[in-house]
Amino acid sequence: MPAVGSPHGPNEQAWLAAYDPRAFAPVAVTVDVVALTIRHRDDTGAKALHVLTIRRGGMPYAGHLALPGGFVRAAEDEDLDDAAVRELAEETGLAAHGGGEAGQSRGSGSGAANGRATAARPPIPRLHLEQLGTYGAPGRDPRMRVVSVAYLAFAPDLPDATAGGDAAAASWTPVDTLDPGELAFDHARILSDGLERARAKLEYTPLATAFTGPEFTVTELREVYEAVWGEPLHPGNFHRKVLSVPGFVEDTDTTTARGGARGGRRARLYRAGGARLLHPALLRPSREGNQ
Amino acid sequence: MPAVGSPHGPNEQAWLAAYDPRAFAPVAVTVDVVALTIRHRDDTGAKALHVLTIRRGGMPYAGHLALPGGFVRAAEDEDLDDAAVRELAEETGLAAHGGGEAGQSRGSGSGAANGRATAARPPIPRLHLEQLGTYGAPGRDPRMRVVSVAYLAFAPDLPDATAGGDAAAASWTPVDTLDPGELAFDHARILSDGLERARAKLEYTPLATAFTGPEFTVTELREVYEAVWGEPLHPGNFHRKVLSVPGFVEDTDTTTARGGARGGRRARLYRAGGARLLHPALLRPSREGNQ
DNA sequence: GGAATAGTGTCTATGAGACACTATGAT
DNA sequence: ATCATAGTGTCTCATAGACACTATTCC
Repeated sequence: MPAVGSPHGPNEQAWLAAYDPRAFAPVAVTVDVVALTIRHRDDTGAKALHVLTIRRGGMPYAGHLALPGGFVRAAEDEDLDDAAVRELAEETGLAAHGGGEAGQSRGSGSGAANGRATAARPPIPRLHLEQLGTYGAPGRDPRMRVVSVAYLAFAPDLPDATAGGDAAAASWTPVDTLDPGELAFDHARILSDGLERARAKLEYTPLATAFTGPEFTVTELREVYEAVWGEPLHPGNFHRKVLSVPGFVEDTDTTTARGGARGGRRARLYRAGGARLLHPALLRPSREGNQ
Repeated sequence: MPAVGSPHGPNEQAWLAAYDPRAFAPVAVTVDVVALTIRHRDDTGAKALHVLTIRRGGMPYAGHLALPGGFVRAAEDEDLDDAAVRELAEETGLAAHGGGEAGQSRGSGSGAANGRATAARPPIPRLHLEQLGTYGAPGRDPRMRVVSVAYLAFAPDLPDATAGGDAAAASWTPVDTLDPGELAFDHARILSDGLERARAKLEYTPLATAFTGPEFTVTELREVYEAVWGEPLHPGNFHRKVLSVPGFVEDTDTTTARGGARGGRRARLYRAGGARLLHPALLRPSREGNQ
């Protein structure tokens, strides 16, 4: 962050009073989190993209699903990123150690920089978090004016969510079986924006590795792409492509302990490389013609 | 926007009171706008990317430059997008008709959809506006907790900005001669994020046409890219490339009235085509290696 | 005519994708 | 042996960029 001149002038009292509380209407600021992970479906067992949802108990939208979220603790000088991590930790029941986190701590930027906010740090290990957008249409919450800063989170397969202090039933829902009409407030729109962002980011960033363990096979990486994009990829071409992008993955010189359950060669293990941008990108198939 | 079930339950009074004002600390919500345009430099006359800035009169940061912005009029149920347009109109002195605007009116989404919010509509014709990100670090404004939703605006060459009601001196500043240290608050960071977003969006969207008039030559379009990316492009290859991307530009079957001032062929005129995404994209040169 | 600007032809290198093939391991 | 999974070879087509060239217009 660039240096900025001192904000303090000679007559401190004069400008400290410059914001007359009557000059603006205060609003409530919340964070909502679109938390995505890859896990096995409960029914078929196939790997699929899941989103963390909570079942609302109270009005409004009682009984509807919603994204985890809550008020920013402004009185405690909580940063927006920190609030997102806290909500996520509370909702998943994952170690609510109130640690600071999320990359470019101060700015709460748009996340375009992909600042590897992730790293390895409890409460939630290997979490990638980035700001998605802010939703503040009047009337989006019938109770009062609420401006919500939405976050997008990627995590490797997490344990089953257990309701935290909010006593709401949190669970992982496959995104492709989720009826948008079941979501409260404007959360269907937020989820839709989050999914599109996730799909796009897999193309030009190594973010797929945020969904895997620290070491992974090319096949596991492909399964991430297939789950997020929702379409099968050619294994052979994918393999060669991934290895050809500089800095995407790094060989560990080890292999899996055994081949597939029903036979098959052992797979080489890789870890995430140093690249923050994929060059050339892995473009989604489909969407041929212009849109 | 997907249909959402009715928020209203049987006992309306009960949940309308559910948000106890003591349960959260209200914060001030503002919008800041990174308004970009291409215009001729005052000194050399060359085309360059300019950003709209205001010179701050009062404390804090008196005398510093800042991005135009101000409070969201929450008491009047003003949407975030509307607030951005209003601030921009006020600051540029451009027809402060308080019109509603900005694409996906309600949602205030992240703008990734590139909803052609632009179109032709006063107050500011051919304006493209999208949300950039939200900046809410505690302490970013020394007076109080302020969460600022930043917007990115692209417009064709606008008239000289005249200070609006805020009595601040608004002016267009070339981005490459702007000292980041001169900017107030965290506006250097916001500007930097906005510039990166603009540069990236030129690659895969037809947004460059938002900087031109309704009809333009391929050379004018190239000058937009050169100004935003800050590097020269090969005229011949750029020409062929632009015409080869389906839906980018559309031939008007007319040409400029005359060739260049010192000779030269007349250029064919184009208008923006229907594509919202460029396929294949126009990738920036430079940045060879990864990272 | 000469210079400037618009626009095209052509060659090369690279990457994406189709498809067939080899390599290794579980049963 | 047979099947499943990992990984490679090779061909074709599309595209990016270098470079040279033609076309048109102003002076």
